[in-house]
Amino acid sequence: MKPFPDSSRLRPTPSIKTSENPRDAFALFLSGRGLRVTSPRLAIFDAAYERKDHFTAEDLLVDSRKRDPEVSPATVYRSLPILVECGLIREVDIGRDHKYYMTTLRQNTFQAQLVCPDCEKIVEIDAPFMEWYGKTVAEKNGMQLVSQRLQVDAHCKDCLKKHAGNT
Amino acid sequence: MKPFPDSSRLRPTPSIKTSENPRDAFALFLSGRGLRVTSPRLAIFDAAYERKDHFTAEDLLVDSRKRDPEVSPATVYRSLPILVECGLIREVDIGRDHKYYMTTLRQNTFQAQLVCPDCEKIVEIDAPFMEWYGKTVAEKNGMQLVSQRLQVDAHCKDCLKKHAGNT
DNA sequence: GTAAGTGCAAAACCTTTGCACGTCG
DNA sequence: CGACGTGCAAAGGTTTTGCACTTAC
Repeated sequence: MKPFPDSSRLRPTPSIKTSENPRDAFALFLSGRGLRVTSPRLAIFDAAYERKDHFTAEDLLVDSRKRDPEVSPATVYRSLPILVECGLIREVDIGRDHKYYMTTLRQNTFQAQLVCPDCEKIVEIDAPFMEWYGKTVAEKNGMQLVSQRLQVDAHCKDCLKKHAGNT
Repeated sequence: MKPFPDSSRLRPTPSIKTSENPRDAFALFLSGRGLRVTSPRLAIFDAAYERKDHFTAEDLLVDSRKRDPEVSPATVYRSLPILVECGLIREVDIGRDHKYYMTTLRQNTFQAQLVCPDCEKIVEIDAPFMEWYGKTVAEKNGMQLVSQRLQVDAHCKDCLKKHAGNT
């Protein structure tokens, strides 16, 4: 293991964890697993964390290539599960052809997705009650909660304007 | 239009609609649309309504062929949207490779899906509050509600037993 | 040096579509 | 007859995988 930078001596080594710096967290996660910290992986990570909104594997490929033109689709698809597993990105499946992803920065409560079926725009909204809901429902059925998903499909303002006269 | 059976004379002709007999409702829907009531379509309908649980397009194909061996995948895939549109079956997308469907018999409140990620078993559960939820959330964002989806993934009893010793 | 990672291209997978034939009205 | 419906087979589009080469450690 590498020694921490000087600043680390100021406090009693705060066991970096996931919080500090996502990029370091990723590198740590990798090496902790015996996985290698490679250029494509970092390019993909950086591309993902540059994104503030939802992105697809394809989006990620394009952006990764701005940093490392050699990155291939295969590597992107192989990296996504790793990023999801270490909790740095989240998969957002809205039931369309391709899956979406987004970074997990600043998300403490459960999020539902508001999706426009026309333009496929996704808005994340807090749905705190879901924390209770899923657990309760699962237990009531003798099951063990894994994850949940709450999606509301609704035409967005813009698309309502454009198609005003369709109904 | 066919005359009602004798019993219908007991009451003032109850305007068949979707309720009476699903098969007739389907036929009526078709002809009302200028679509034809064909043998494959009825075979597919019957196969669907024979099912008491969730089924895939593939399931439906197999079952349809028991009634009409000539039915092709293409026709199944072309019929499913029709059955969904006339409200006789419902699409249940649990985010897996293939979509599930089920008949809409006796479903008055919104249903959520309890899905076992291991065996892919689906349990439908009432979630009445969702009627309010989606509308509220959509309106709050100036959007027009189309549909909703609430899914809880949880290991079922059986799979918990089988994999007891995986965590 | 060795195991893991990568790019390439082909495969996989469910679903859709083009086309010529069949059939219902 | 004329439009709608059907089966067949090929196409579609995202994600996965096999393989030989490259790289991190």
